[in-house]
Amino acid sequence: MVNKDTFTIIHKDKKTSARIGILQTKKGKVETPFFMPVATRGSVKTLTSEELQEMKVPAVISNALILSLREGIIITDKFKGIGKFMNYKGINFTDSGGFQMYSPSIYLKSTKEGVIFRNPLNGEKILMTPEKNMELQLKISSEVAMCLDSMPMYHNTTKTQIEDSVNKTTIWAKRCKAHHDTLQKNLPKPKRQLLFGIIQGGKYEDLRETSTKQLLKLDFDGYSIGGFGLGETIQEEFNIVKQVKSLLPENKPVYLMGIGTPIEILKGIELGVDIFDSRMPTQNARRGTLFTSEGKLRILRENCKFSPEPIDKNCKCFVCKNYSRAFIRYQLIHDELTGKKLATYHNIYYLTKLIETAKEKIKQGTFQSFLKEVEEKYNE
RNA sequence: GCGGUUGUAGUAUAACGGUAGUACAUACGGUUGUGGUCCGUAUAGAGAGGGUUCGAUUCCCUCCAUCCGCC
Repeated sequence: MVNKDTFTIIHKDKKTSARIGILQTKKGKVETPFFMPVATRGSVKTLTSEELQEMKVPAVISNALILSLREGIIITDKFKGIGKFMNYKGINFTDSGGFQMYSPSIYLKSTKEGVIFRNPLNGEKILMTPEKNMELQLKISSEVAMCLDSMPMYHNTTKTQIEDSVNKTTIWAKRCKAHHDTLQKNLPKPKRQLLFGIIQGGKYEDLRETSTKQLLKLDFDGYSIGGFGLGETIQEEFNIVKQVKSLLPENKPVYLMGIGTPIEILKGIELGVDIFDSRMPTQNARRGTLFTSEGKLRILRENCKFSPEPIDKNCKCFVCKNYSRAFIRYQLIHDELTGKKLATYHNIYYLTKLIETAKEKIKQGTFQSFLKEVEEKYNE
Protein backbone atom coordinates (compact mmCIF):
# COMPACT_ATOMS: atom_id res chain seq x y z
CA MET A 1 0.00 0.00 0.00
CA VAL A 2 1.39 3.36 -1.00
CA ASN A 3 1.13 6.04 1.58
CA LYS A 4 0.46 9.47 0.12
CA ASP A 5 0.81 11.46 3.31
CA THR A 6 4.00 13.35 3.92
CA PHE A 7 4.09 12.26 7.52
CA THR A 8 2.54 9.19 9.08
CA ILE A 9 2.69 8.20 12.72
CA ILE A 10 3.19 4.47 13.09
CA HIS A 11 3.63 4.16 16.81
CA LYS A 12 2.72 6.20 19.88
CA ASP A 13 4.08 5.90 23.39
CA LYS A 14 1.37 5.37 25.94
CA LYS A 15 2.90 7.31 28.82
CA THR A 16 4.44 10.25 26.99
CA SER A 17 3.98 12.17 23.74
CA ALA A 18 6.85 10.26 22.14
CA ARG A 19 6.05 8.81 18.74
CA ILE A 20 7.55 7.02 15.78
CA GLY A 21 6.68 8.28 12.33
CA ILE A 22 7.58 8.08 8.69
CA LEU A 23 8.50 11.14 6.70
CA GLN A 24 8.00 10.71 2.97
CA THR A 25 10.42 12.70 0.79
CA LYS A 26 11.20 12.75 -2.92
CA LYS A 27 14.14 10.50 -2.21
CA GLY A 28 12.27 8.03 -0.06
CA LYS A 29 11.09 7.40 3.44
CA VAL A 30 12.84 8.13 6.67
CA GLU A 31 11.75 7.02 10.09
CA THR A 32 11.44 9.56 12.89
CA PRO A 33 12.65 10.53 15.39
CA PHE A 34 16.13 11.15 14.02
CA PHE A 35 19.11 13.38 14.57
CA MET A 36 20.98 15.13 11.76
CA PRO A 37 24.66 15.93 12.05
CA VAL A 38 25.55 19.20 10.35
CA ALA A 39 27.20 18.94 6.95
CA THR A 40 27.44 22.66 6.33
CA ARG A 41 29.35 22.43 3.06
CA GLY A 42 28.26 18.94 2.11
CA SER A 43 30.35 16.98 4.52
CA VAL A 44 30.14 16.15 8.18
CA LYS A 45 33.56 17.34 9.29
CA THR A 46 36.08 14.45 9.27
CA LEU A 47 33.58 11.83 8.06
CA THR A 48 32.84 10.35 4.65
CA SER A 49 29.32 9.68 3.38
CA GLU A 50 30.11 5.95 3.49
CA GLU A 51 30.89 6.23 7.17
CA LEU A 52 27.59 8.03 7.80
CA GLN A 53 25.77 5.22 6.02
CA GLU A 54 27.70 2.56 7.88
CA MET A 55 26.48 4.20 11.10
CA LYS A 56 22.94 4.37 9.68
CA VAL A 57 22.74 8.14 9.96
CA PRO A 58 19.37 8.75 8.27
CA ALA A 59 19.82 12.42 7.35
CA VAL A 60 22.20 15.35 7.41
CA ILE A 61 21.67 19.10 7.11
CA SER A 62 23.65 21.49 4.93
CA ASN A 63 23.56 25.26 4.70
CA ALA A 64 22.32 27.05 1.60
CA LEU A 65 23.85 30.38 2.51
CA ILE A 66 27.30 28.98 3.24
CA LEU A 67 27.19 26.78 0.15
CA SER A 68 26.35 29.83 -1.95
CA LEU A 69 29.45 31.71 -0.85
CA ARG A 70 31.82 29.76 -3.09
CA GLU A 71 29.98 28.28 -6.07
CA GLY A 72 28.47 25.47 -4.03
CA ILE A 73 25.08 26.08 -5.58
CA ILE A 74 26.37 25.89 -9.15
CA ILE A 75 28.25 22.69 -8.39
CA THR A 76 25.40 20.91 -6.61
CA ASP A 77 23.08 22.01 -9.42
CA LYS A 78 25.42 20.46 -12.00
CA PHE A 79 25.47 17.23 -10.02
CA LYS A 80 21.65 17.21 -9.92
CA GLY A 81 21.64 17.74 -6.21
CA ILE A 82 23.71 17.65 -3.08
CA GLY A 83 22.93 13.97 -2.41
CA LYS A 84 24.67 12.88 -5.60
CA PHE A 85 27.43 15.43 -5.15
CA MET A 86 28.36 14.07 -1.73
CA ASN A 87 27.42 10.48 -2.62
CA TYR A 88 25.12 10.20 0.35
CA LYS A 89 22.18 7.84 0.22
CA GLY A 90 20.33 9.31 3.18
CA ILE A 91 18.07 12.34 3.28
CA ASN A 92 19.43 15.85 2.83
CA PHE A 93 17.97 18.83 4.64
CA THR A 94 19.13 22.36 3.96
CA ASP A 95 19.03 25.28 6.32
CA SER A 96 18.31 28.68 4.84
CA GLY A 97 21.07 30.63 6.54
CA GLY A 98 18.76 32.68 8.75
CA PHE A 99 20.68 31.39 11.74
CA GLN A 100 23.80 33.07 10.41
CA MET A 101 22.39 36.33 11.72
CA TYR A 102 24.20 34.90 14.72
CA SER A 103 27.55 34.99 12.92
CA PRO A 104 29.10 38.40 13.42
CA SER A 105 31.75 37.57 10.83
CA ILE A 106 29.28 37.56 7.95
CA TYR A 107 26.05 39.17 9.17
CA LEU A 108 25.59 42.86 8.38
CA LYS A 109 21.93 43.71 8.91
CA SER A 110 18.37 42.69 8.45
CA THR A 111 15.76 44.70 6.57
CA LYS A 112 12.14 44.13 5.65
CA GLU A 113 13.29 42.83 2.29
CA GLY A 114 15.70 40.21 3.65
CA VAL A 115 19.02 39.70 5.39
CA ILE A 116 22.26 41.31 4.28
CA PHE A 117 25.46 39.30 4.65
CA ARG A 118 29.00 39.96 3.60
CA ASN A 119 30.73 37.22 1.66
CA PRO A 120 34.04 36.88 3.51
CA LEU A 121 35.68 35.42 0.40
CA ASN A 122 35.33 38.48 -1.80
CA GLY A 123 33.82 41.19 0.40
CA GLU A 124 30.64 41.26 -1.69
CA LYS A 125 27.36 42.21 0.00
CA ILE A 126 24.61 39.64 -0.37
CA LEU A 127 20.94 40.50 0.03
CA MET A 128 19.33 37.21 0.99
CA THR A 129 15.62 37.42 0.22
CA PRO A 130 13.09 34.67 0.90
CA GLU A 131 12.61 34.18 -2.85
CA LYS A 132 16.32 33.93 -3.59
CA ASN A 133 16.74 31.53 -0.71
CA MET A 134 14.08 29.18 -2.04
CA GLU A 135 15.80 29.17 -5.42
CA LEU A 136 19.11 28.31 -3.79
CA GLN A 137 17.67 25.43 -1.81
CA LEU A 138 15.90 24.06 -4.87
CA LYS A 139 19.14 24.16 -6.84
CA ILE A 140 20.84 22.28 -4.04
CA SER A 141 17.93 19.88 -4.42
CA SER A 142 17.76 18.83 -0.79
CA GLU A 143 14.75 16.75 0.15
CA VAL A 144 13.69 19.22 2.82
CA ALA A 145 14.20 22.99 2.76
CA MET A 146 13.83 25.47 5.60
CA CYS A 147 12.26 28.91 5.43
CA LEU A 148 14.41 31.99 5.77
CA ASP A 149 13.66 33.11 9.31
CA SER A 150 14.68 36.07 11.39
CA MET A 151 16.85 34.97 14.24
CA PRO A 152 16.65 37.20 17.31
CA MET A 153 19.76 37.68 19.39
CA TYR A 154 19.52 36.03 22.77
CA HIS A 155 21.55 38.44 24.88
CA ASN A 156 20.42 42.02 25.54
CA THR A 157 17.28 41.45 23.54
CA THR A 158 13.95 42.96 24.49
CA LYS A 159 10.62 41.33 24.01
CA THR A 160 9.80 43.98 21.40
CA GLN A 161 12.80 42.91 19.35
CA ILE A 162 11.71 39.29 19.52
CA GLU A 163 8.23 40.36 18.48
CA ASP A 164 9.80 42.07 15.47
CA SER A 165 11.62 38.89 14.55
CA VAL A 166 8.37 36.93 14.80
CA ASN A 167 6.64 39.39 12.47
CA LYS A 168 9.48 39.33 9.99
CA THR A 169 9.63 35.55 10.15
CA THR A 170 5.93 35.34 9.29
CA ILE A 171 6.18 37.75 6.36
CA TRP A 172 9.20 35.91 5.00
CA ALA A 173 7.52 32.55 5.55
CA LYS A 174 4.60 33.68 3.35
CA ARG A 175 7.02 34.76 0.64
CA CYS A 176 9.02 31.54 0.95
CA LYS A 177 5.93 29.39 0.69
CA ALA A 178 4.46 31.28 -2.26
CA HIS A 179 7.68 31.26 -4.24
CA HIS A 180 8.51 27.67 -3.38
CA ASP A 181 5.06 26.57 -4.59
CA THR A 182 5.40 28.55 -7.80
CA LEU A 183 8.83 27.17 -8.59
CA GLN A 184 7.61 23.59 -8.17
CA LYS A 185 4.11 23.92 -9.60
CA ASN A 186 4.90 21.73 -12.59
CA LEU A 187 6.34 18.91 -10.53
CA PRO A 188 4.18 16.02 -9.35
CA LYS A 189 3.84 16.08 -5.56
CA PRO A 190 6.07 13.06 -4.83
CA LYS A 191 8.96 14.77 -6.63
CA ARG A 192 8.70 18.01 -4.75
CA GLN A 193 11.07 19.31 -2.17
CA LEU A 194 9.38 19.69 1.22
CA LEU A 195 9.37 23.02 3.04
CA PHE A 196 9.31 23.56 6.78
CA GLY A 197 8.29 26.78 8.54
CA ILE A 198 10.26 28.03 11.52
CA ILE A 199 8.51 29.19 14.68
CA GLN A 200 10.19 32.00 16.62
CA GLY A 201 9.20 33.90 19.76
CA GLY A 202 12.01 33.25 22.22
CA LYS A 203 10.89 32.15 25.66
CA TYR A 204 7.59 34.07 25.45
CA GLU A 205 4.50 31.90 25.27
CA ASP A 206 2.30 34.58 23.71
CA LEU A 207 4.82 35.28 20.94
CA ARG A 208 5.32 31.57 20.27
CA GLU A 209 1.57 31.16 20.05
CA THR A 210 1.27 34.00 17.53
CA SER A 211 4.14 32.64 15.49
CA THR A 212 2.77 29.09 15.47
CA LYS A 213 -0.74 30.16 14.48
CA GLN A 214 0.46 32.43 11.70
CA LEU A 215 2.65 29.72 10.22
CA LEU A 216 -0.07 27.09 10.53
CA LYS A 217 -2.22 29.13 8.13
CA LEU A 218 0.44 28.59 5.48
CA ASP A 219 0.27 24.81 5.80
CA PHE A 220 3.92 23.82 5.73
CA ASP A 221 5.08 20.23 5.34
CA GLY A 222 6.60 20.43 8.79
CA TYR A 223 7.23 22.86 11.61
CA SER A 224 10.51 23.80 13.21
CA ILE A 225 10.98 25.36 16.58
CA GLY A 226 13.85 27.79 16.20
CA GLY A 227 15.79 30.14 18.38
CA PHE A 228 16.92 27.74 21.10
CA GLY A 229 20.25 26.48 22.30
CA LEU A 230 21.57 29.95 22.93
CA GLY A 231 21.53 30.54 26.65
CA GLU A 232 17.98 30.03 27.83
CA THR A 233 17.45 27.41 30.52
CA ILE A 234 16.43 23.90 29.64
CA GLN A 235 13.23 24.61 31.58
CA GLU A 236 12.33 27.63 29.42
CA GLU A 237 13.13 25.66 26.30
CA PHE A 238 10.93 22.70 27.10
CA ASN A 239 8.05 24.85 28.39
CA ILE A 240 7.90 26.35 24.93
CA VAL A 241 8.32 23.03 23.13
CA LYS A 242 5.41 21.64 25.12
CA GLN A 243 3.27 24.67 24.42
CA VAL A 244 4.04 24.79 20.69
CA LYS A 245 3.40 21.05 20.40
CA SER A 246 -0.04 21.56 21.91
CA LEU A 247 -0.88 24.03 19.14
CA LEU A 248 0.38 21.91 16.25
CA PRO A 249 -1.70 19.18 14.59
CA GLU A 250 -0.50 15.67 15.27
CA ASN A 251 0.19 14.84 11.64
CA LYS A 252 2.88 17.47 11.16
CA PRO A 253 6.52 16.56 11.78
CA VAL A 254 8.16 18.76 14.38
CA TYR A 255 11.81 19.74 14.19
CA LEU A 256 13.62 21.28 17.17
CA MET A 257 16.40 23.20 15.51
CA GLY A 258 19.93 23.35 16.84
CA ILE A 259 19.34 20.99 19.72
CA GLY A 260 21.78 18.22 20.25
CA THR A 261 22.76 17.12 23.75
CA PRO A 262 21.69 13.53 24.46
CA ILE A 263 19.36 14.62 27.25
CA GLU A 264 17.72 17.42 25.32
CA ILE A 265 17.11 15.05 22.40
CA LEU A 266 15.46 12.46 24.61
CA LYS A 267 13.40 15.10 26.41
CA GLY A 268 12.38 16.47 23.03
CA ILE A 269 11.31 13.01 21.92
CA GLU A 270 9.31 12.67 25.13
CA LEU A 271 7.35 15.78 24.15
CA GLY A 272 6.77 14.54 20.62
CA VAL A 273 9.60 16.16 18.67
CA ASP A 274 10.56 14.19 15.55
CA ILE A 275 13.71 15.78 14.17
CA PHE A 276 16.85 17.32 15.65
CA ASP A 277 20.11 18.74 14.44
CA SER A 278 23.10 20.32 16.09
CA ARG A 279 26.77 20.85 15.65
CA MET A 280 27.13 19.81 19.29
CA PRO A 281 28.25 16.16 18.81
CA THR A 282 30.75 16.95 16.05
CA GLN A 283 32.11 20.16 17.48
CA ASN A 284 32.33 18.74 20.98
CA ALA A 285 34.13 15.68 19.63
CA ARG A 286 36.80 17.80 17.98
CA ARG A 287 37.21 19.66 21.25
CA GLY A 288 37.40 16.59 23.44
CA THR A 289 33.95 16.13 24.97
CA LEU A 290 32.49 12.71 24.24
CA PHE A 291 29.10 11.17 24.95
CA THR A 292 29.02 7.71 26.52
CA SER A 293 26.65 5.28 28.21
CA GLU A 294 28.18 6.48 31.48
CA GLY A 295 27.57 10.16 30.75
CA LYS A 296 29.88 12.86 29.51
CA LEU A 297 33.56 11.99 29.07
CA ARG A 298 36.12 14.79 28.90
CA ILE A 299 38.85 12.84 27.23
CA LEU A 300 41.45 15.60 27.45
CA ARG A 301 41.50 15.27 31.22
CA GLU A 302 44.66 14.02 32.80
CA ASN A 303 42.99 10.81 34.03
CA CYS A 304 42.77 9.57 30.43
CA LYS A 305 46.46 10.12 29.72
CA PHE A 306 47.44 6.48 30.11
CA SER A 307 43.99 4.88 29.92
CA PRO A 308 43.84 1.68 27.84
CA GLU A 309 40.01 1.72 28.11
CA PRO A 310 37.81 2.46 25.11
CA ILE A 311 35.77 5.68 25.10
CA ASP A 312 32.69 3.65 26.06
CA LYS A 313 32.95 -0.01 27.01
CA ASN A 314 29.28 -0.52 26.08
CA CYS A 315 29.66 0.98 22.62
CA LYS A 316 30.01 -1.19 19.52
CA CYS A 317 31.45 1.40 17.16
CA PHE A 318 34.78 0.61 15.49
CA VAL A 319 36.49 3.31 17.52
CA CYS A 320 35.49 1.73 20.81
CA LYS A 321 36.39 -1.72 19.53
CA ASN A 322 39.89 -0.70 18.48
CA TYR A 323 41.23 2.39 20.19
CA SER A 324 42.13 3.46 23.71
CA ARG A 325 41.27 6.70 25.44
CA ALA A 326 45.00 7.34 25.73
CA PHE A 327 45.49 7.16 21.97
CA ILE A 328 42.56 9.39 21.13
CA ARG A 329 43.55 11.89 23.82
CA TYR A 330 47.13 11.99 22.58
CA GLN A 331 46.03 12.58 18.99
CA LEU A 332 43.53 15.28 19.98
CA ILE A 333 46.05 17.08 22.15
CA HIS A 334 48.44 17.14 19.23
CA ASP A 335 45.68 18.37 16.95
CA GLU A 336 45.96 15.31 14.73
CA LEU A 337 43.10 14.83 12.30
CA THR A 338 42.84 11.16 13.22
CA GLY A 339 41.96 12.07 16.79
CA LYS A 340 39.22 14.43 15.65
CA LYS A 341 37.89 11.81 13.28
CA LEU A 342 37.75 8.99 15.80
CA ALA A 343 36.09 11.23 18.37
CA THR A 344 33.55 12.51 15.83
CA TYR A 345 32.76 9.02 14.60
CA HIS A 346 32.04 7.85 18.12
CA ASN A 347 29.82 10.80 19.06
CA ILE A 348 27.71 10.48 15.92
CA TYR A 349 27.47 6.72 16.33
CA TYR A 350 26.46 7.18 19.96
CA LEU A 351 23.67 9.66 19.23
CA THR A 352 22.34 7.66 16.30
CA LYS A 353 22.31 4.53 18.42
CA LEU A 354 20.74 6.39 21.36
CA ILE A 355 17.77 7.34 19.21
CA GLU A 356 17.49 3.84 17.75
CA THR A 357 17.33 2.53 21.31
CA ALA A 358 14.79 5.19 22.23
CA LYS A 359 12.60 3.98 19.35
CA GLU A 360 12.82 0.41 20.59
CA LYS A 361 11.87 1.55 24.07
CA ILE A 362 8.89 3.47 22.70
CA LYS A 363 7.74 0.28 20.98
CA GLN A 364 8.22 -1.67 24.20
CA GLY A 365 6.47 0.96 26.29
CA THR A 366 9.52 1.60 28.48
CA PHE A 367 10.68 4.89 27.03
CA GLN A 368 10.05 6.95 30.14
CA SER A 369 12.22 4.82 32.41
CA PHE A 370 14.90 4.71 29.71
CA LEU A 371 14.96 8.52 29.65
CA LYS A 372 15.34 8.58 33.45
CA GLU A 373 18.26 6.15 33.35
CA VAL A 374 20.14 8.19 30.76
CA GLU A 375 19.37 11.40 32.60
CA GLU A 376 20.90 10.02 35.79
CA LYS A 377 24.12 9.16 33.96
CA TYR A 378 24.45 12.68 32.64
CA ASN A 379 23.70 14.28 36.00
CA GLU A 380 26.49 12.47 37.80
C1' G B 1 93.63 29.71 30.59
C1' C B 2 92.33 34.84 28.38
C1' G B 3 88.61 38.33 26.32
C1' G B 4 83.67 39.18 25.47
C1' U B 5 78.09 37.85 25.39
C1' U B 6 73.75 36.44 27.79
C1' G B 7 71.08 34.74 32.40
C1' U B 8 63.06 36.95 33.57
C1' A B 9 57.23 30.98 34.61
C1' G B 10 58.06 24.38 31.58
C1' U B 11 59.40 27.07 26.70
C1' A B 12 59.81 31.72 23.89
C1' U B 13 59.90 36.68 24.98
C1' A B 14 58.42 42.20 26.93
C1' A B 15 58.82 46.45 29.98
C1' C B 16 60.75 48.92 34.16
C1' G B 17 65.20 52.20 40.01
C1' G B 18 58.66 51.79 42.83
C1' U B 19 52.15 46.16 41.67
C1' A B 20 57.04 41.92 36.47
C1' G B 21 53.22 41.66 31.23
C1' U B 22 52.20 38.55 26.78
C1' A B 23 52.13 33.98 23.89
C1' C B 24 52.49 28.84 23.84
C1' A B 25 52.58 24.62 27.11
C1' U B 26 49.96 22.55 31.65
C1' A B 27 45.31 21.93 34.75
C1' C B 28 39.99 22.64 35.01
C1' G B 29 35.47 24.45 32.78
C1' G B 30 32.43 25.75 28.47
C1' U B 31 30.66 24.45 23.65
C1' U B 32 23.52 23.48 20.75
C1' G B 33 20.07 25.25 12.87
C1' U B 34 28.91 28.18 9.37
C1' G B 35 33.99 28.47 11.69
C1' G B 36 38.59 21.22 11.22
C1' U B 37 42.44 27.02 13.30
C1' C B 38 36.91 28.44 19.33
C1' C B 39 36.11 30.75 24.31
C1' G B 40 36.76 31.30 29.78
C1' U B 41 39.34 30.50 34.52
C1' A B 42 43.54 28.87 37.20
C1' U B 43 48.67 27.38 38.16
C1' A B 44 53.46 29.09 37.38
C1' G B 45 58.93 33.49 36.88
C1' A B 46 64.08 37.46 38.09
C1' G B 47 71.03 31.81 38.38
C1' A B 48 73.54 32.36 43.59
C1' G B 49 75.68 35.72 47.01
C1' G B 50 77.08 40.64 48.36
C1' G B 51 77.09 46.19 47.65
C1' U B 52 74.78 51.25 46.44
C1' U B 53 69.69 53.05 47.47
C1' C B 54 63.98 54.92 51.28
C1' G B 55 63.36 50.99 47.60
C1' A B 56 67.27 46.67 42.98
C1' U B 57 64.73 42.08 38.39
C1' U B 58 66.88 46.79 36.69
C1' C B 59 73.04 50.07 38.73
C1' C B 60 78.00 47.98 40.78
C1' C B 61 81.14 43.63 42.47
C1' U B 62 82.17 38.25 43.11
C1' C B 63 80.91 33.40 41.92
C1' C B 64 78.17 29.97 38.82
C1' A B 65 76.08 28.72 34.14
C1' U B 66 75.76 29.88 28.88
C1' C B 67 77.23 30.99 24.07
C1' C B 68 81.11 33.27 20.90
C1' G B 69 86.18 34.30 19.81
C1' C B 70 91.46 33.56 20.91
C1' C B 71 95.44 30.34 22.94
